[in-house]
Amino acid sequence: MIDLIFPDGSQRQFEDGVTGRDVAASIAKSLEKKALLIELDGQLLDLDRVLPGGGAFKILTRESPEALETIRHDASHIMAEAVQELFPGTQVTIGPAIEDGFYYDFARETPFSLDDLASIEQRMKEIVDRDEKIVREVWDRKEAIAHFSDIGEAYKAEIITDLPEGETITVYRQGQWKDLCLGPHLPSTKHVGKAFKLTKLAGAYWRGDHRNAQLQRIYGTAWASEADLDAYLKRVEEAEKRDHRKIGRVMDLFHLQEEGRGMVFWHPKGWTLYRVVENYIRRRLEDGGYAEVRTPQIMDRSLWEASGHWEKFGASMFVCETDEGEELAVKPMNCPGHVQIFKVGQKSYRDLPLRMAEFGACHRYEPSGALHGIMRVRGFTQDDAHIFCREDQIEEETTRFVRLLNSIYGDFGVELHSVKLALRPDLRAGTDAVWDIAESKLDRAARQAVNMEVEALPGEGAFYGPKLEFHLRDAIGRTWQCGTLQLDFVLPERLDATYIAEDGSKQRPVMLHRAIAGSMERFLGMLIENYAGAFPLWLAPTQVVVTTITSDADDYAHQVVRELRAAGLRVEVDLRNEKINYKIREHSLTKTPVIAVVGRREAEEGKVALRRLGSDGQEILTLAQAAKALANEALPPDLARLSALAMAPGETLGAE
RNA sequence: GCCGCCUUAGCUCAGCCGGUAGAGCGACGCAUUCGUAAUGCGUAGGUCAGGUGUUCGAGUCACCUAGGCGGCACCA
Repeated sequence: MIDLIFPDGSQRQFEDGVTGRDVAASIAKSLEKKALLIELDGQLLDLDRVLPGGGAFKILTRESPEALETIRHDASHIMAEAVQELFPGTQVTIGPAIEDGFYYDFARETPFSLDDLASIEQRMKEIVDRDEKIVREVWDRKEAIAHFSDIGEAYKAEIITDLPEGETITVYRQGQWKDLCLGPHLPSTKHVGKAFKLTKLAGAYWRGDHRNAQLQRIYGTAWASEADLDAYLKRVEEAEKRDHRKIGRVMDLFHLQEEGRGMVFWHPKGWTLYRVVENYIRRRLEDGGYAEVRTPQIMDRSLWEASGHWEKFGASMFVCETDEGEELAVKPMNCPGHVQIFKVGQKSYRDLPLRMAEFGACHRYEPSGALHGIMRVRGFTQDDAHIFCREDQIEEETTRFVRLLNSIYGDFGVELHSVKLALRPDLRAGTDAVWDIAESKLDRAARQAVNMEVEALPGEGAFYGPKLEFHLRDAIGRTWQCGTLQLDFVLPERLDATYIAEDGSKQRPVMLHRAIAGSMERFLGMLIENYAGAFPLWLAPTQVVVTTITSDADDYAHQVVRELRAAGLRVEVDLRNEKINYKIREHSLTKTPVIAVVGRREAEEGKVALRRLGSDGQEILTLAQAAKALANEALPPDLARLSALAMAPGETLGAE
C-alpha cells in the first residue's frame, strides 16, 4: 500500500501498482479525462506510469502551469515525428522544451528551408489528430544501442553509449515513431493541442561544440490554448517595437554602417544620452572612492606579451605594424595600462585598496556573426576599474561593489535579471586552495549584497580567477551580461605589481576587474529598450520642445527657451508653420518627455502649457514655475538625493 | 566563423507565370497662421546591395561577393 497526500492536505491509501490515472479516476471520471500528468513529491510522471511510491500527489491538467513544459516537450517530439515522415533519412538528436517553446536538432544533408516549416507544421497537426498513444518503455542498454544504430540513428546511439552504466534507458513510443527520452509525456498526441507554431530555423552544433557537426535546429512555440499563443505572438510583436536599433533610428541617436562594422556612429542626441549616463556613473565612482585615469589606446606588443593577452587574446586584437617595424596593438582591455600606473613610484599597504577607474575605449575583433546592434560591437567603452587590494580586502571590496552596482541599476530603472558566478576552468593559474578561497569569497559577498540566488557556472571562469556576472534582460527576453567582477591573481604577478607591506616586505596585490555598465554601448542599448525610448527626464536627450501655435508667439517662444536653458534644461524649439496637432504628434513619436506649447494666450500671461509624453492633459504654469519644477525633476537621481539632503530651500543644482 | 533568411526612393513597404519601377510617410516649393497625436496642392528622389551568368528580354531565375536579420559558437 502507498500513501498519497493531496494538495488539500487529505491523505488516502492506494494499492501497490496503482497508476496516476487510477487515482484520478477514483476521484472523478471528469478528472481522469482532463488529467495529463501527475506530480509526485515535486517530480512529474506519466499519467499511466505505476506510482513508484507514496508522497505529495497532484494531478496536472492543461490549466496547470507545470504541464506547459511537457506540452512543449511533446510538441518537439511531434515535430520530430513529422520531420522524419516528411524527410526520410533525417536523424534526430535532442529536442527539449525551452522558455516559451521548444526546439529539435536534426541531422540532414540538405538544409531545411523556411517553406518546409509550413508543411512540417501541417503534418504535426495531423499527428495530433491521429491521437497516437504515447507509451513509456524501459529498454536494455545494449539492445537500445543496437536498435538505434541499426535504424541509422547514430546520435541517439551515442547518447545512450555516454549514459552512465546502470541508468534506466527509457524509450517513448508514439504510433510508429519512437524516441529515446527521459520523459515524462502526455498520454497521447491529441493532448498537445494545436496552439503551436514553428518560428525559426537555425544552425546549432552537436553538443554545443563548434568542432562538432552542425545540426539544423527548428524552433517552435507551444501553449496550452490558442489565446495564450496569440498573446505570446502579440508580446513578441510589441517587444520588436522596443528594439534599440529601430528606436535609435527614429530618435536619431546613432547609426551603424558597413565601413565600420561593429562601431557606433553616435549622433548628437545619442551622444547627449551617452554623456549623461557617463557623467552620472563618473560621479558615483568618485563618490565610491575611485580615481579616474586615462591610458593609451595603442601599446607595444611587448606589453601585451608580458600581460599574456598576446597569447590568450591575440586572435581578438587589432594589431598594426609601423614603417619602423614596431608591432602595436589596440587595447582590448584596460587592465595592463592600469597596472602601469600602479607601478609608477612605490605603493604602500596604506594605499590599498586603490581603486582606479577609466572609461576605456576598447576594440576587439569579434566574429562577424556575434555583432548585434550596439549591444555587441567591436569598438566599445567600458566603465572599467581595477581595485588593487590585499587578499583580506577582497570580500569587503566585492560587497561594496555589488551594492554600488545595485544602486546604480536602480537609479536607471533597470532590474537585475540574474547573478552568476563563473567557477574555475580546467586550465587555470593558481592553487586549488586559492581558488577555494576566491570562489567562496565572491559567492558570499555577492549573496550578502543582493537578495538573489547566485547561479554557479562550473568551468566558465577566466584562467586567472573566478568571475561574477550581472545580467540584464532586453526587450525580447534575451539576457545580456553588463556588470562583472573578476578576481585576478595572475596579472599583478605577470606585470610585477607590488606594494610594501607593514613589515616592510614586498607583496603582490590582488586585482579586482570590475564594470557596472560593462560596455557603455550595450548598457545604453538596454536602457533604450527598457524605456522604449521614453526616458525619464534626467536621461532624455531633448527634455523639452517649445513649440508655437501661431507665429505670433515666436518671440515669446525664444524667451521660454532661454529661460529653460538657463535653468539647465536641454531644450529645442519648433517654430515651423505647421498645425499644433502635427507638431505634437511628431514630438510625441520621437519620445520628447515634455512639450511646452505657447500661443498668444501664454505669451500675454507669461505662462507655458506643458504636455507630458503619454498623457493628453496639460499643465499651465508661469514660466518661472515651469523652469524650476522641470529643472528639479531633471536632476539625476544622485544629485536629487544630495539636494534633498541639503534641504536648502530654493536652491537647485544645475542639471546636466 | 557556421546554418537559414533577407537586401527595391531618406524611412516603411508593394511589385503576379521573366516583358523594362510603384505607394504612403519624409524632403523641397507654394498656399495656409491654425489651441494639444497627420492642412492642401505641386516638385524632385531609384545602377532594384555589387558582380557574373541563363534568356530576344532579369527587380523577378542560377551562381559568386558584401552587408543586415534570427539562431549556434564566441563574448562586455
